[in-house]
Amino acid sequence: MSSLQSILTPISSQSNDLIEYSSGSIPVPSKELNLRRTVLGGQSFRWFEESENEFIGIVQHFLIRLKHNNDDLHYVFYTNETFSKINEEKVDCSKFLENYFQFSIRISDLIEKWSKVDQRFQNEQIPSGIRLLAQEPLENLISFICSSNNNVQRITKMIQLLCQQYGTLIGTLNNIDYYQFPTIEQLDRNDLEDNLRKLQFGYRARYIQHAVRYLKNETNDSNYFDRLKNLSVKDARVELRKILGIGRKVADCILLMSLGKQNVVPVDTHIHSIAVTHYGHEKKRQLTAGNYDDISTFFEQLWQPLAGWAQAAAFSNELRDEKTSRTKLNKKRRSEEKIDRCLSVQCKKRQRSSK
DNA sequence: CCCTTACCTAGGCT
DNA sequence: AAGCCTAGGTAAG
Repeated sequence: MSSLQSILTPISSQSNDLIEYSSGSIPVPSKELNLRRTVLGGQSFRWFEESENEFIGIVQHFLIRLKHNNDDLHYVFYTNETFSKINEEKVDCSKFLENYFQFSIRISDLIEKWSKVDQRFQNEQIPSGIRLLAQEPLENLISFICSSNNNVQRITKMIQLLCQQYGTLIGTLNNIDYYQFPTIEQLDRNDLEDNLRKLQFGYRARYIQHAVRYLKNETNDSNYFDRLKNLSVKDARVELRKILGIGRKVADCILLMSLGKQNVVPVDTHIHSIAVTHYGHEKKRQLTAGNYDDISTFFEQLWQPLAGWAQAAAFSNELRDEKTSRTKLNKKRRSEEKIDRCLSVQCKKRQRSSK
């Protein structure tokens, strides 16, 4: 029995063909990783806190459980038999996490640099350990189309529904089904928009349908996202903004979080207000294009060359914690019932059409 | 360029 | 209790 088995809570049930793929631990000093804020802070919407300080998330075809204590990041990877048969070569899960969390970048070095030019990084006014995750571009793009006029909780729910509806099942753990993020092909359906509207995506349903169509056509020639990675930030941003529903801010999030442009500073309402209250920017009623550019450029130059990492830390500090009230839980339940009805209708439809 | 307005939805507040 | 506001914005005029 490995040591992490005793550290992570035992699994009550496994079913389907879910298998434990790999487990181990990586030495990570606590200053280098604030796991909760990194995975739940609104970068990715695929992580959940399953118990105190224990997190479970889906990355590509892996279900990953993580716990960080005593300067060690303990992990267990799960996947299904189908995947492990298809890919004979064993994935090095430590390397996988090192890549996902970008551990080659040392936050303490960054904070030392930022502190010299920015007082707010001294005295821990901005917390240490917020890392930028290296995410999958498609998932990142769709997720941030969903983020407009929205909150982390609802975005998480929407992405979960999207994966349930269109993604491939990885397996079941503790009676919960986990799905991969769908591929373009899985999303490319005529009724995508209608269906997403039923799932309460609102006006974002149209944007997603459009984005899928666009990417389907774009990726025919070569790999669209790889092409963007090799463009300059400016050019890649222009490309991304051709997609309906992707404006400057969402484009910048994608550039930063999944296309490796780590000096980009997305300016949202929080960063905007930080710029006004702490860095002497003029207060404007709303974020205009010119204003956005001023603020973004200001921070890029102040925090370079990894300004996006500083932004992630500063942003995380502004997000307020969730409170759970009774009314909130009731509303949540009603909403879930509504979605359940919708799902069961679709389930019946599928059964009929498969006969 | 800047400014408005509409857009879906859920949760919190009054 | 119904109505307003906001939540990591964007498009269209």
